[in-house]
Amino acid sequence: MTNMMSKPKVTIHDIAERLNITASTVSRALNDNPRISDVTKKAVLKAAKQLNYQPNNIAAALRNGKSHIIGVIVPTADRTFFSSVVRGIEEIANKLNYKVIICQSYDDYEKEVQTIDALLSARVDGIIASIGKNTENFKHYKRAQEKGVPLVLFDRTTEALDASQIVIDDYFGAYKVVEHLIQQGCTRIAHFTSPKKVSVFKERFRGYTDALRDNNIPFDEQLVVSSNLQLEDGRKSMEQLLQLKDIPDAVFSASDYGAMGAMQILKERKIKIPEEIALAGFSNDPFTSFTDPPLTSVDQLSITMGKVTAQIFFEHLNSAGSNNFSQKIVLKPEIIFRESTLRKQEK
Amino acid sequence: MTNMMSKPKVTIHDIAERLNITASTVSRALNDNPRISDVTKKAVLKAAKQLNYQPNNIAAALRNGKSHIIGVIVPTADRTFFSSVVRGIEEIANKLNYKVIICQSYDDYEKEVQTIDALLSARVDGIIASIGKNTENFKHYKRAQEKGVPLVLFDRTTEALDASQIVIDDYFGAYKVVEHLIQQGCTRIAHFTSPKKVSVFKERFRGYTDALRDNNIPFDEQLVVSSNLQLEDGRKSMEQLLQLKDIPDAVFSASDYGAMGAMQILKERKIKIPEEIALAGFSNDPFTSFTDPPLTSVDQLSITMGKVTAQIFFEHLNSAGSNNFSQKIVLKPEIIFRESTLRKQEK
DNA sequence: AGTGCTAGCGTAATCGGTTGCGCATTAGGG
DNA sequence: CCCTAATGCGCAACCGATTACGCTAGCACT
Repeated sequence: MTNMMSKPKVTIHDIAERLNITASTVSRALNDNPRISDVTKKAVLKAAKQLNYQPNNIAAALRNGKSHIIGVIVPTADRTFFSSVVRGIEEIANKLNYKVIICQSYDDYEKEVQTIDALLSARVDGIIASIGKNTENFKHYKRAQEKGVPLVLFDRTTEALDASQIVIDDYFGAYKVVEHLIQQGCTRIAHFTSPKKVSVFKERFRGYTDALRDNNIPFDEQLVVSSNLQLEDGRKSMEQLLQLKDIPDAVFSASDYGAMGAMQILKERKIKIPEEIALAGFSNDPFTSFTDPPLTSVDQLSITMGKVTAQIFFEHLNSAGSNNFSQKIVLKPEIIFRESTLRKQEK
Repeated sequence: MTNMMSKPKVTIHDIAERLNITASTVSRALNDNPRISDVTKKAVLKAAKQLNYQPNNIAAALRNGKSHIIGVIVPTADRTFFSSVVRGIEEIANKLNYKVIICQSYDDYEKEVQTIDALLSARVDGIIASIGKNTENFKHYKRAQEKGVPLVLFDRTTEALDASQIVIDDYFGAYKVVEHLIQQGCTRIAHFTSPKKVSVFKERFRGYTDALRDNNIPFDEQLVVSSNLQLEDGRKSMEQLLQLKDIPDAVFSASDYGAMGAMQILKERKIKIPEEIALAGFSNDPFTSFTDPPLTSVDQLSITMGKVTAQIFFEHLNSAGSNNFSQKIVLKPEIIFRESTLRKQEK
């Protein structure tokens, strides 16, 4: 119950006054400048502690133009994949004494533009972003780059920007899943995809078609259903497939939620998984291991992606000015085989 | 590629120079000060656009001591509950033109202390936190309060601090779940709890025992299993219960993961859920709706909690100085009834 | 003694806005 | 026509830390 409204506002000047030196000496002492004697340094540290001094990063940031804050933009933070990537980024950033501002675009273009603006005004030292689904114009990102703010993209990236990007090999993941389904004896494999222009879905689709082709399985347009890939979409898409004369014997969904929707329909119709229809998703969301049967999926190595992204980002940050070319890093995803696709007895 | 290293650094002085006015006028014009004529305001806005001016919040923050940034500390951002709360907070904060710095303590006391320090140095306008599991000393939070930085706690709170807190009624949630189990005909109801000193588990335990007592069901110590409540713990706890002479006919786990572990064991043993043993969890993690059978759980209204927390926080922020008492807000959780406990036919 | 170094610290400008105060100019009122 | 009151904007201090530059004292060396 002491008076909480006390705001001491202790500055380096207060420390200086108390020690009969100047603020510049205090500043140097606090920054461990070699030109300051150890005696003085210790006195400063001691006085700082006594006065309960709290450095003001804002003043420092204004002076040297570095805020030591980096902005991270994700479509949404409450999806496991993104929050795990953020976790990876934070881990690296914190080690380097940087703080992270997390912003969500909610896949809304306007919000994304505003966010970039807010980050630039906040004078972040750089931006790490995963582009919103509906974003097709990248001027706001370019504006940031023109102002000298490093930009690194992950997962949802674009070739329209000259920025380093870290993605997983969606093509590879999809190809391997479909190949696996074929090995399990499936021959009519459906695919849930998204009409969005986001490259990840195009890549997964390409992996799907290539795996079919390489295994001499004809591509059937009827087996490809396009939607927003949420749970409800998965349900509808599955129902649509079940109305075909010749129903599929496997479904590879480009999202776990889509696969989950399909699973619900199949179970309601008492269709056996994987015996009658095998099911695979993409992302390895935590829930996939808890479904019945557990869902085969593609793990995106989210934490690793976060760490790698942060590393690349700081490389750019530290080599600002020197010839620093954009690079594209592709991580190989890992297929998690679970019962929803295991027709043959293992071992 | 054009030269990316150009950093124009346009300031209000540049705008002022171009219009033959002073920086103060530009500043006022940009802030829509009534003492500036519309003609001048429009000219300033136009020039600002032409010069591609980007306001520097750091300078403004230094001058008026408000950074318009609030710090949020959570144990971990990749758990659905916390990331949803953060989402709620962000929604409100962004509307009020505040940005949010998210920090994770990883339930590590040292990290928590450092984080508070970093946030104070970053001169955040306030802090919203959920306390780490291992934190038993709250000096760091008190330090923040003493410096006049508003503090609001949610979910993992403490009475040791004079701060507003937003929690859910764990007692109520647990009581209602157990009551529901009894209504479904269960008479030997087991409980998974945690030995941690976190109050939420104690409250859930209290709700459990009270519901039993109020329904004249004897409390049996053997039916209470204490663990860390993760998936593996749930499995072990369930196995332990199944070795009793008189096995339970229901399990109420204080966490969803614990319940999921139990479900796995029951399914492996071909024990029917809910007919032989009913199962309920706590938190309503997204996966609970995808299990088979879907798991009854207690929804913690995470997004609501985030919004309410933010509202309370901003109330404190805006009434800084005036007599502003700490309040404790208790949200009623919502029981989500699913098939894992529904023995009787509904309708 | 004179010269050159270096260690150790001070001076003052600077980062980019913000704002209390003050000064003109014009409008309005008597 | 004089006086008061707005209106519109400039002046300059200020927020707190950083840093280029410079000054002084002390020591070594010739």
